[in-house]
Amino acid sequence: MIDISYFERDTKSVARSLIGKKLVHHVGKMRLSGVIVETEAYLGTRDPACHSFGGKKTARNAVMFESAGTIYVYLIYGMYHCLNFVTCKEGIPEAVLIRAIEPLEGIDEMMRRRDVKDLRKLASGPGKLCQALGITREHNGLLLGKGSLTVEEGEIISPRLIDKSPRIGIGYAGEAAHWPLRFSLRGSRYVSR
DNA sequence: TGTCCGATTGGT
DNA sequence: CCAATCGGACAG
Repeated sequence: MIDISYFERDTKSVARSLIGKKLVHHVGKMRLSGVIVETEAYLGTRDPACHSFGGKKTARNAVMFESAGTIYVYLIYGMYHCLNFVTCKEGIPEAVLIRAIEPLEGIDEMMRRRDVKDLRKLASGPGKLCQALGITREHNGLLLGKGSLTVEEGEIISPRLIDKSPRIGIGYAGEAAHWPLRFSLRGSRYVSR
């Protein structure tokens, strides 16, 4: 597991540098994992797309105010889970959304959970990867590395291979919808849409 | 308590 | 293009 201090940095840097790291969920003796190939930064109180915009604190997003490395999972559209890692420090409600992984370990099990055989459809979206790995709100508020969910070092990725683009699905956020806060591994066939 | 809607997905 | 499906945000 990478050190928790890794997340005590500005959110954009964390989002960018998470590309290439391994996301691992330990289920019994099994490791379900993948290489992170797509992330998005959510910049807290000053970001209209962020759940904590304007300092808003509710039952759902309260976990965003916890310390760096805390896991923030919420349900969207009544069906899908979204996985985030809290960044900065306690009281600063910023986070990184994990949007896609390239399947690595436990692929058969992930295919069973998702009921798909195409590798490219297995975890190429925030809801898909949570279903594939078995991540739910039970993980909400836990600290990375303390429970079943961890992030490990992966291959070194050259910064030149990381693309920047606007975030997905936040058209309501006005000007912020154009901010280049989405990071993805250039050429990866496992990114969303 | 009642109404409205989404950091998505998969099928038409 | 559009429906699925429900917890949570917020108004009353």
